[in-house]
Amino acid sequence: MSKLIQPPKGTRDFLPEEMILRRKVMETIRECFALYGFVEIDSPVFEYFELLSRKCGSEIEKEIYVFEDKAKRKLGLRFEFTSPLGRYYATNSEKLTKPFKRYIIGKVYRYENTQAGRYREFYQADADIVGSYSVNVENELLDLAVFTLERLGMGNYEIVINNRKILDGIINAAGIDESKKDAALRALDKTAKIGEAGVIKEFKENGIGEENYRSFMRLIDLNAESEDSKKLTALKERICADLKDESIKNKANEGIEELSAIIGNERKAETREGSGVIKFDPLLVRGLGYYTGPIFEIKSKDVAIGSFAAGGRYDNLVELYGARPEGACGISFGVERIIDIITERDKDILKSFSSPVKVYIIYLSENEKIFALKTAKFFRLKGIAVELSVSSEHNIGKEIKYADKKGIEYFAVIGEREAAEQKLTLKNLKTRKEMAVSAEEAAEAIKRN
RNA sequence: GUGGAUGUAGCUCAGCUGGUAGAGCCCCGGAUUGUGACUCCGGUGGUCGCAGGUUCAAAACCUGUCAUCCACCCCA
Repeated sequence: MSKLIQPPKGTRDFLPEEMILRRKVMETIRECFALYGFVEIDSPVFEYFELLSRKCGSEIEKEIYVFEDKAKRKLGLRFEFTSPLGRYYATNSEKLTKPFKRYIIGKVYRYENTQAGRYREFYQADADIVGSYSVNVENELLDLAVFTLERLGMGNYEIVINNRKILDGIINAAGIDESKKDAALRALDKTAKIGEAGVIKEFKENGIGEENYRSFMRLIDLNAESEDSKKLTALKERICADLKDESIKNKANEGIEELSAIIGNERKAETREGSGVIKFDPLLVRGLGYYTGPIFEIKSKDVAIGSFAAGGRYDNLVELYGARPEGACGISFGVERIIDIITERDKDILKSFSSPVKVYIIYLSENEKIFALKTAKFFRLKGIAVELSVSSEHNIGKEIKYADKKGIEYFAVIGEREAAEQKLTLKNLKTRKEMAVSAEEAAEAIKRN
């Protein structure tokens, strides 16, 4: 295919049949968000570059699409919804009722190399609550996540949680310098991928000793068989023993309390159906620079595509944009990945959707045209989607093929005979049966089906 | 940004050690002028991703480039 008729790298065209699934997924997410009391907002696709790049971390900053407008303003396309939310909240703070629960579904942009499940233009669906420091927010968001994923039919997945406050505590207890924290966390996050030796190597490259790694791992070496609540208790005892700095110790304990509350809530709530299980993972880090408390990621166990939803607490981020400091926490669903997982799990799903058009109407000569137009309008007023033939050939054979190919179930013919009796020949293309009925009767038959 | 694989018709792919392209499906027309899924007949469609180079001759070999996929990096 020549370059000019290909969509730009990392972007895609969607066929009508693909759009049915995409719309369904997004509508389901929208409904679930609304059922949990979130209200929809919108904000610009581009913002000032400086605003987007604030506190997002250098890796992400490289991925921002930057451009200048004609007045030389430096702008960037949003790469997620959290910093735009900070700006939005600061701008509209006085008009918003707090805690502010909002959702947004829209396109975001990242200049990065493409791969399966990784695009340069993609949809995210974001639910956030600004204005509360309570761990109830995390519980509500995770409950919302499970509810939504069940409705979407996501199969088996796993929710992994950790807490930045705990990580900070362990880092400190392991004797890792504050300035090297980020490098250490990044390496530790990769443990499952690169193994112990790999992490130690990265530690050394960043001037962190192997003994620091060993003590970090000793601290989180928890009985794999025990329940998460017991792991957290054990971790708490160790941190209390090892941490000398009171404020760091308090923070870490706070983090442990928060996770205990989240896990305790999960065990009490009966909304969890078992396919989605919350698991504590002390090695979960998450890249974005603004997280301050609990963090979480959701991964499919059926399809290897990375995490398809993630989020966490980012207290006081809104302060960066000039609002009063507020607690805030949010979750983001990767719509493309969710769709990829659904289609991977059910490869024929696109074929299973029936056409939104219920009846295809043709007339056989110009004499019946007005009657056909009136009939079409009649159906439409009844809420039945109709496609009226635009062909001037009036060839029944061709038209049936067309309607059948488009998956339209009913085919209505209006010819001389029908017009004379003010009726139509209604044919069910699946059962191949046809009958002569009035428009009224036809509408009833279609609605009944 | 780094490394690897791939790129031939709308789709899935074949094309040998270089001799200027083929199948199946799809699409279109007809057999069948008020009735589609099967069948039969016929037909459209490709500067072989793009640009250079080597050669009498390149889809094939070389270089560059673009895109897709995979692995890093990072992430939804």
